[in-house]
Amino acid sequence: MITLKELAKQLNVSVSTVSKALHDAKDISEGTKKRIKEAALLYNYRPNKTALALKVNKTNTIGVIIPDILNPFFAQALHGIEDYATEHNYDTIVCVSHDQLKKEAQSLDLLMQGRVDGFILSLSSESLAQNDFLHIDQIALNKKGLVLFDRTTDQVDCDKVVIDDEKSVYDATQILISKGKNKIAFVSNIEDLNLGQLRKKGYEKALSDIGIEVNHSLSLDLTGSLDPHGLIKAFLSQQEIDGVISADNTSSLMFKSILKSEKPDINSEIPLIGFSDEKNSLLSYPRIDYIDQNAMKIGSKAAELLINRLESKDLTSKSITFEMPTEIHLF
Amino acid sequence: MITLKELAKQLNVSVSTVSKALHDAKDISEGTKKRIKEAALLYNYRPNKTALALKVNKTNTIGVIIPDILNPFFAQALHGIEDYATEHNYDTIVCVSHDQLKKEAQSLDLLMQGRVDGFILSLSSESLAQNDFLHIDQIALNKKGLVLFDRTTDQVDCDKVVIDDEKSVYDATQILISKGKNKIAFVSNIEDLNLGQLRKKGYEKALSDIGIEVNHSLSLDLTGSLDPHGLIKAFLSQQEIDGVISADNTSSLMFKSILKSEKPDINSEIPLIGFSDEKNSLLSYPRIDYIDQNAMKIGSKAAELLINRLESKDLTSKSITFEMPTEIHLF
DNA sequence: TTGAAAGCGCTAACAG
DNA sequence: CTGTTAGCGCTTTCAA
Repeated sequence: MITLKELAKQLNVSVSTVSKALHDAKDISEGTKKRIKEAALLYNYRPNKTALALKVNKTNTIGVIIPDILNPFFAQALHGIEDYATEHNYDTIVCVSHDQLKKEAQSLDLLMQGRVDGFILSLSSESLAQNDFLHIDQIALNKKGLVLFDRTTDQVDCDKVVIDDEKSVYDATQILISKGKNKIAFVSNIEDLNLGQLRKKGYEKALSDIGIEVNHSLSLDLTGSLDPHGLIKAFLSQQEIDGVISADNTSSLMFKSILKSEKPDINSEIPLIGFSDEKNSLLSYPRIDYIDQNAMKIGSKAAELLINRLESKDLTSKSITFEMPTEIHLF
Repeated sequence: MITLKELAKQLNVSVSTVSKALHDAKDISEGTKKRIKEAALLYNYRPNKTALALKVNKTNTIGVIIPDILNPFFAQALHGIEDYATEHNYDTIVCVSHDQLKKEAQSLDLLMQGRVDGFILSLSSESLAQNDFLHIDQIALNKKGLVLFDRTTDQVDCDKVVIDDEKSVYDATQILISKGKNKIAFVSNIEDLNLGQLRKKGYEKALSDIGIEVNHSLSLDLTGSLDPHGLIKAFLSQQEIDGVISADNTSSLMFKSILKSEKPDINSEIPLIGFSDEKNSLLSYPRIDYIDQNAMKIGSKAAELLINRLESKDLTSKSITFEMPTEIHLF
């Protein structure tokens, strides 16, 4: 990788002349500009990003910290972030917190040291559970940008991208009710998360609003279970249900698959609506009706908010919370 | 973020003294060392990584380019890379090629500019299809490390991490044969990839080795189809089968789900073995028998190979190809 | 035992 | 129109 200096020597001009020529400064003659540009092309010159970052105190890199990359939601969100960032000439450094407060703080610390201009992050369940966000405050203290998405908290003031978890599920539940269902089960693999609670609340609210009493034994919690299949089978043998709302992709697919096996006769009369996405809903046949959170759009929106702040150098004006609309897909 | 200079001023010593004290140089008195270290702690001083990178010409960052992050295999591999790298004090910059040669080359170019010490990459299907690896050669020219994994090519000489695709499927097919199956179907969603072909070959070889004639109408190719469900249904209505080998996670889940719906009576007598992983195999009930490629281990192995090279500064000694053993999990 | 100075690759203010 | 110079934050000779 040739440097400015070497290029300058080759051409018998000064380093600054080369730099300016390549930046199309108006005080360089067309002739030299042309000469320099051609040489740069020939030698395949690329400005060294590290040097640039040091010089202008801008890395053009955003740090992304997510709890779990194996979760399709986060993988998709990351995809959205990556796309938008690349498009706008930013790199993305990714760290995974494994839902641990400590790892989250470490990653933050690691990236803080002149590596990134700002952060996009979704909080670990541990930080959320312990209500501990001191490490997050570091970000503002160091004048870095911050956007939270999906797993957020009121305790931190910054731009956010969220969905209306409660309402999404409320609407989905209403759809089942409108089909005459009144023994609707609720399955969840994320009861430990705030948004898992919100989703459950949406389900319960939809029921009570219409005058159906909430039957808690129709709620099935798979969170952290080592034998989710067993739990679901036991549930099906004990409960009579005529519809299902699921809080996440995993429980949607599992529940549907077991339902098909255990109750093949009535399976087709038991509609299920769960959180999922285009690709995952296709993994089950007939494909699963789903609430799409638009994970990719959430990611790119988060990147957009962050990059806007960074480019306008306005890290302090009033925070925005963007609520991404969800879509219910029925087949 | 306080700098060395500022810290030095606070303490009324020179910048170099602070630097040396923090590095425990032997020529600084214990007293000043202590004083300086305490101050550094107090002010929460962190060396600026960008400056360091520029100074020592080492970024401690590896660039990862994968074709698709929504594919669980790559998400897991990335996970493995990320874990190992973080553990060894390296950051990871991720780019997604979307299986396009152009994006792959762009990302490479982007990261080359002093951002990373080396690359871990899995080739885009386009590069593979066009047999075009000129952009990859850039890496060696710029004296950066390179490890290829999963989607590799003989055309590039570097460390690699692969699995024996053909043998894995061969073994899985043999298992079905040993159960007395002789009308075994082969489903694939990755026929466009070299390794998809290898997997198919493993299936066919196992059959012919045992003296079963390969029936091409038992091979179902879903690659790129807009209506995979339709294809599978049509297939099931036309073919009589007594076992299934699947080349990837998506087709495993889809096929099994449709089989259960369309042929509920014989479903349980038709074993399926497909590529998958612990988590995904659980999405179907009964859980799917699967070939585990150990994606996470592949990722961490790739990171290990790269970091070893980087740390030993030995980019040129003979290339290693590591073959990760696969495991067949039956339930 | 400590400090001054050079230099990594680059930009930009200022001088010529 | 072109060049000189300083400096981003750091490490590392070399000198004091």
